[in-house]
Amino acid sequence: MNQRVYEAQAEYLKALSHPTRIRIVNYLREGERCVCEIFPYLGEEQSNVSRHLAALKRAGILSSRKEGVSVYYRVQDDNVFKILELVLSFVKKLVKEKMALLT
Amino acid sequence: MNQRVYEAQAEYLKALSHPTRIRIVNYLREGERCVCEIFPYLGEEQSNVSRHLAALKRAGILSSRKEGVSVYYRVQDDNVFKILELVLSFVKKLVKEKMALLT
DNA sequence: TGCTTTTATGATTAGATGCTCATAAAGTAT
DNA sequence: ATACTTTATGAGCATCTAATCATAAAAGCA
Repeated sequence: MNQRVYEAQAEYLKALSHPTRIRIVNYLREGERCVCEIFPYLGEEQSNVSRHLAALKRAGILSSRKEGVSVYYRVQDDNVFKILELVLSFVKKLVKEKMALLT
Repeated sequence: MNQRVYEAQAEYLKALSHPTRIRIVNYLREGERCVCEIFPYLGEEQSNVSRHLAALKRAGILSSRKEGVSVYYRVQDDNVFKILELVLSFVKKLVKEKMALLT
């Protein structure tokens, strides 16, 4: 496979690899939300959240639409949920294995 | 969901989010390989590859066994292949969409 | 028009990451 | 014991990332 493909995969994964950005994607599971809803939910600074949203959009994970002064973000492709679920199951498995080592 | 879970997911994704590390995982698809096979295949410096392997092992994605002076690495959990396939299909879709915009 | 709300972005800073070179550590062979 | 092979790691460095504060830009409201 091509080096460009690996780079594109890495970029996508990088965009997802931050707790706040994962929380954003999960929050948008039920539908679009404007920034003014997202950042209080996360309990993070508005400017910080805006940058995280921009990163997810740049990667193609989110898209946005403007309505008046508000900007609504939504998940662009449902693949991301499958990916996060697989990662979640892996992480849970790791925890179980660590627990097992303690017994 | 718990903040710790998001952090664990992020760590896992971070470990995967580098072209060289993705190439390593793909290379190990067919079975274990020692470092002395992996780094020439990648065309990267031995010390560099060793660090990437350590990162993947730390995340629980790879495991290793020592045989004489050699260290053999292998993929610890097949979930990683599913994840990379989903990411690949997403990336391919993005490219198609970009192509479509040019016509 | 002037004020307020909503979002994005410039500047700064602290810390993390990735690469390279050199070398250490461990095992094997002569 | 010495030399060689294989892997890991310390040091140094350049670059990237994330967070914060301040502020700009755009839209709506009084």
